[in-house]
Amino acid sequence: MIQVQLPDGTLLEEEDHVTALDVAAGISDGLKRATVAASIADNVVDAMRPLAELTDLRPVPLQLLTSRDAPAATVMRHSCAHVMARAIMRLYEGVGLAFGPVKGNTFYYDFDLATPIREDDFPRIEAEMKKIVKEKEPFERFTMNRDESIQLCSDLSQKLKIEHIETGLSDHESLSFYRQGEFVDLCRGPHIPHAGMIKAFKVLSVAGSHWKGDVSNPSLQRVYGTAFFDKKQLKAYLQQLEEAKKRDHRVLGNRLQLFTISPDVGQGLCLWLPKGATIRATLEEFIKAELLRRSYDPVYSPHIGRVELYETSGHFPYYRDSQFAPLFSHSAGQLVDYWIRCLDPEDADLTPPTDEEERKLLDAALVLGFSVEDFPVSGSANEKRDVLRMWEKRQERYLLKPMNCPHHVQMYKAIPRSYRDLPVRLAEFGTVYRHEQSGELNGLLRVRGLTQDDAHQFCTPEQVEQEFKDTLGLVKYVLDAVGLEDYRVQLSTKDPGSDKYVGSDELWQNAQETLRKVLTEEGLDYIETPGEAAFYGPKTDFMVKDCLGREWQLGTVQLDYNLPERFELEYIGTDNKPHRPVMIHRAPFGSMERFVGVLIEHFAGAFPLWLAPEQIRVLPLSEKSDDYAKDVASRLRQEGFRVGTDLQSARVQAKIRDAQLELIPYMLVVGPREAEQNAVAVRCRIDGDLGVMGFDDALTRLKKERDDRTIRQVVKSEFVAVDDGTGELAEY
RNA sequence: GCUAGCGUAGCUCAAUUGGCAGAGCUCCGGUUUUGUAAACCGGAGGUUGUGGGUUCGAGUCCCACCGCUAGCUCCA
Repeated sequence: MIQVQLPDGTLLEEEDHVTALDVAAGISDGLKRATVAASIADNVVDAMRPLAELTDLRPVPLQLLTSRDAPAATVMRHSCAHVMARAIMRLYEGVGLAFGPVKGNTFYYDFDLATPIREDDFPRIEAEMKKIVKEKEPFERFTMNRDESIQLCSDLSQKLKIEHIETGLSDHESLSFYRQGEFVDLCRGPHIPHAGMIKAFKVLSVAGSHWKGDVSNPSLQRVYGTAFFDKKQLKAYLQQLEEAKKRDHRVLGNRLQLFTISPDVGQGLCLWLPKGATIRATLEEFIKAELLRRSYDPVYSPHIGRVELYETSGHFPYYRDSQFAPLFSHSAGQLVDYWIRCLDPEDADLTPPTDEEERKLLDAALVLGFSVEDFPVSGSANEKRDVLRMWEKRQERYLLKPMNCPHHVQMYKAIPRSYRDLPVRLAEFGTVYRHEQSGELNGLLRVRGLTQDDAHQFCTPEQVEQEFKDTLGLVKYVLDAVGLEDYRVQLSTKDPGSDKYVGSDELWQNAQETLRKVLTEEGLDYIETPGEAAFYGPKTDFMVKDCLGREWQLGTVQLDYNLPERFELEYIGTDNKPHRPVMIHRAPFGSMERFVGVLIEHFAGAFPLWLAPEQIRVLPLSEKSDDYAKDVASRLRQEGFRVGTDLQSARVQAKIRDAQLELIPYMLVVGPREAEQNAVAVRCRIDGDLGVMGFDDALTRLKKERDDRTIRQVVKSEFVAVDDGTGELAEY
């Protein structure tokens, strides 16, 4: 016998092989039908497995999970992924199974399949899934040892599963499989008792992916779907998705004329239209004022810098692929540069030229005016490379700056520094250019030209902690000012297994420890992500979600022990000897582009008074009141408001409708009555008609709301489309 | 960059099997002089992303390029 304890404390005596389903059946038939999975000490498990196998705890702390419990949906969606895979295997020949986890409200399954799956095929797939669900076949779990498992996968022609057993699961003695009719899949589970519990589902999209996320691995087809316990929920979810698309910053940016991106200018290069530019400028003024209070010094630096500068910093070699090509003053520059890379054994993408190709390269270079004393035509690749490099070094080469730090470092170096000067804080809205992959570009959220609200703080090692703490405070301050509360803090640390990082382990350990300490002291809940650090140091990132639930990095604070080393930065200490400062890179907004993009979605285009491009619009009742309207507008402008007037010959209803649709915070309706008593009829975008008030009263009210930076409405995102962390666990 | 899909007026979208490119909004002109989410009439606006091809005939079919979207990969 085995003792089972239910959440309400009830103790049950059950047979040795009792399952959660049996326990449910013992309570009521209805509960048995409703039981989707079980939870034992917060572990979600199969309801159809004997409890004794699942835990050593006695009594077994059992919680039955029904469709009302959130973890149950994850189990059901994972089972639905199996159902989808089964349907696809029925419809296509030679389907190789990869992974099929749950991600938030959705699930996907990766397939190795030569025939492309198209959107047109979704109805067919869904119809087949419906058949499977209707049959209500059970999910049956069984286990095998390694050899048997490999044999089984081999019999099923599932090569990827075999590879996974041999590599990813090399430490597993026993492996579990789930069978559902003819469909058998290596899978950790858990699953729902039978397919009939999937009440509503939809195949959403198909996209490419790679086996185990590695581009050098074969590409797979990833089919996304979603599933719910009832049709209404599915419908609501799909509707919510549609709603979310309406506040997409690309849609609103176009409708509200905030920005535009023209292919004629270039991919990922955004053009700030006056209204968007006003929002940006307002934010810039806001943070400039705060930086002044925090003893930052403003600086300016040019948009280009010598390639050598970035070679010294390490950015050029490390990020070359995502930078715009260097600008050479010599016509042969690009050619020689290409040639050098061909001769570089480290460059995996390019192979050394053949003799024939090399002759052509040399001829072309000569035509372009390349000249060296004696080019080692019959020399080794290394000799040639050295000669070409010598030539290249003599040329002027510039890079569109991908980072501001090297420029700021030079500013630090321009003046001898004493410990008394530190911390030195150099701030600049620095515009940088990065050649992001075309498939990555996304409205304002991922662009090729961006302006960081950047600053570099140079301090003594002893000051790092306080400086880092103050900077976190600044990031929180700016997020607070716009009412962004729904963010996640991420501490990105070094991946101990990788060699991409610079600096000693000890330095990294100390730096990471400092960051952890300060984050904890500041009461910030954070998630540590090993391997996400910059190559020069650990960082703290503030992550927010866009309208489709995708996560983006906004503010960032990064520690850097590397650049001071590379540029040999110094300050004179109390001992009258040179010491090395520490650098902090930080950008509370991140980039103006991304921040404004996120804000557009955060406010669904309806900006609070202090940020709205047009804060107030004065609406004369008819042409008779045009002059008074102009007068009111002009007086408000004197008070620093951004004011428009609507002098169309239209009814006031139409003018109001236009202003509402343009999401203007306040409308002032003025007619003869108002003109007579120096009054305005105030209409608020949110609350509607507020009635007539004297001009001065209205002004006081508006000024207060603006100067307090009052936020009256933000969009709360309810739906979860990103990985909630439970997904990958569901798959072996 | 990769996989898949998409590209018709400034915007949102129509255009049967390949058979005369169309509507609403915006915009412009006129009438109207208006009290809290659309007054009325008229007009303009297009080499259907670009370039080739198939065809008597292409918005529609094929190829290449450009761009966009989703996902993957990348992200200083």
